[in-house]
This record gives sequence, structure tokens and C-alpha cells, in this order.
Amino acid sequence: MLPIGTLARRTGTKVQTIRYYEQIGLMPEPGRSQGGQRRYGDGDLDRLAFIRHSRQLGFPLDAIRELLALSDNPERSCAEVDAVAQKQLREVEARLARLEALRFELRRMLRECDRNRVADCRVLEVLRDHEECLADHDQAGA
Amino acid sequence: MLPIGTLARRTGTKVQTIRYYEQIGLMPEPGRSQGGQRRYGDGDLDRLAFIRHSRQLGFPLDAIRELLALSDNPERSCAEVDAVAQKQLREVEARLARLEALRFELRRMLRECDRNRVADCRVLEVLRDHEECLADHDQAGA
DNA sequence: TATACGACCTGCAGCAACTGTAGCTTCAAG
DNA sequence: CTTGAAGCTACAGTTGCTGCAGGTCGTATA
Repeated sequence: MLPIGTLARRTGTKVQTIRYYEQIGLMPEPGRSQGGQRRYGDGDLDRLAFIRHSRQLGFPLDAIRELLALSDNPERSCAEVDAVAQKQLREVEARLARLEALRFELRRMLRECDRNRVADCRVLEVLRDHEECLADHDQAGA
Repeated sequence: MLPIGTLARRTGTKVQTIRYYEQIGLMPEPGRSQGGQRRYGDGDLDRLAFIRHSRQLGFPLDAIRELLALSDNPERSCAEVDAVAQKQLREVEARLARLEALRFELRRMLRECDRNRVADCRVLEVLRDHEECLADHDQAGA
């Protein structure tokens, strides 16, 4: 039985993050030592590794929750699993498209600036006037 | 003098967002009507447009604060402005690289899955076992 | 002039997904 | 038996907003 720190080290997770996952019901409440400290088994290790790896691939926690639930029915079709992954792929592709537009605009701004006075700075001019943009970049945070 | 709703409409910002910017000191405290409602001038409009456009290009609020401060010294060199934009560009490029790796892995997962039972699902297998990944994707949220 | 109704006000809670802190207790090695 | 690392709970903070509740203001119309 592993204490939380060992589980954290083995999965590359912070201790607080594991406790957070327990709090939101993504990890089950583990057993406890006499003194009240959490003790984990191999099932917990696998589950946490699954969660962390899914996070690394960008799946939001709700999607991971769904994937974990689906993986409990081994005989069912995996169409729903694929749908979750497809959705994640589409989201990644949308973010990529947006970031490529941003990269384009940032590069152009910087290329056009001849590094003189702030008063003539192309970067600031572009930021001041949206019309100077070629790309259409709508939502931030992508 | 514009009320807050008009300023919001003209800049594509939500009213609450403008009040939030005021709260964190990104927008100045505007004048008020007799009844205590905010009234804005053209300077405020320009400043907010600058902020919104910078946000659309992905600049964090702290960077925007810095850009606004720099643009108050028109005679200085714009090297610092360029540095802020360069940093933003590098961050966008880093995120792009990471998202491309994610896209690759998600596509591969989905391509290999032959859509049978959950028990044999390639997608779930890959998520369970990090070793199956070709790409190295380290931090999430990129 | 009365009234209706949208726009505005403050203050606070909530989102995602953690991360950090304070102040305490437990575990295990020496 | 002591010591120091590791664990405990509870809560605040991060980023950049967004939404809500419960009240006030502004103005167009009857």
C-alpha cells in the first residue's frame, strides 16, 4: 500500500492534485492508515496514470470522467470512447488554427517594425487599430 | 460621453469585463453622471480597443499593462515593446508545437482503433499506457 | 407628470484545474 | 525517544472573466 507521496512520484502528479481529484470524485476515497493517512493500491495507481495521461493529451476532467465510466463496460462498443477522442481532436485542431493565425499576425507585426521610437512602433499601431490585421482572430485563449 | 453599455457594444466587450478592467487598474476610473453611472470619453474607447485587440492576439493582461505603460513614452525606443511581442510570439510557437504533438497522438489513437468492444479499444489502451505514445507531451493546457 | 422598462449600480460567487500556505499530526529511521 | 520528512485539513489565490441578486437611474411614452 502506497502513501500519497509515493503515488504522486510514480505518476508525476502533485500531492495536492491527487487530493483534489479525490475531492471532485475523480479518484475514489482510499483506505487510511491507523493515523488517518491515505493508502493506495495498484488500481489507484492505474487509474491515476490514466487520468494524468489523458490530461497530458488535453482532455478536460469531465471527458476523463466519461472515459473512465465507459471503460467500466468492456463488452460495449467503443463508439462512445471514440466520440470523446474525436471531439478532443477537433478541439485541438480548432486551437491550432487559431494559434496559427495569431503567429502570423505577431510575426508580421514584428517584421514590419523598424525598431525606432515608440511613437512610430508598428507593433503598437497594429494593436491600436484592428483594421490593420489580415487574419481574423475572434476568441482569445485558444 | 458614453455610458458603459455603448462602450461595450463599440468594442465588443461585456459590460462586466469593462468593470473588471477598472477594478484591476487596467482601465482608469471614469467620470460619473449625477446618478453615479459611468461616463466614458474617446480616450477610454481607444484604450479599451487596444486592450481587446491585444487580448485577441493572446497577450496576457500583465503584458498589456506593460504595453500601455510603454506607449506613454513616445520618444523612447520601442525595443521593449518588441520584446513583449517577441515573448508572446515564442509562447504561441511553444503552444503550437505542443498542440501539434497532441494532434498527432490523438489521430494515431483514432486511426488504430477498429471500433469494436471497449475491452479492445486502442484509444483506452493508449491512455492507459504512456509507453505507447510516440510524442512526448509534457505539460497540459498548452 | 406618472410610469414603465431597459440600462446601470455594487458585491459576491463560480468556472477550470490546479497550486500554495498555515498550522497541525503522523510515520519511520537512528 | 527524538527528529525531520511527509501527511493532514481547510482555505485562499491563480487567470480572465461571467453571472446573479437585489436595488437604482435614465428616458421615452401616455
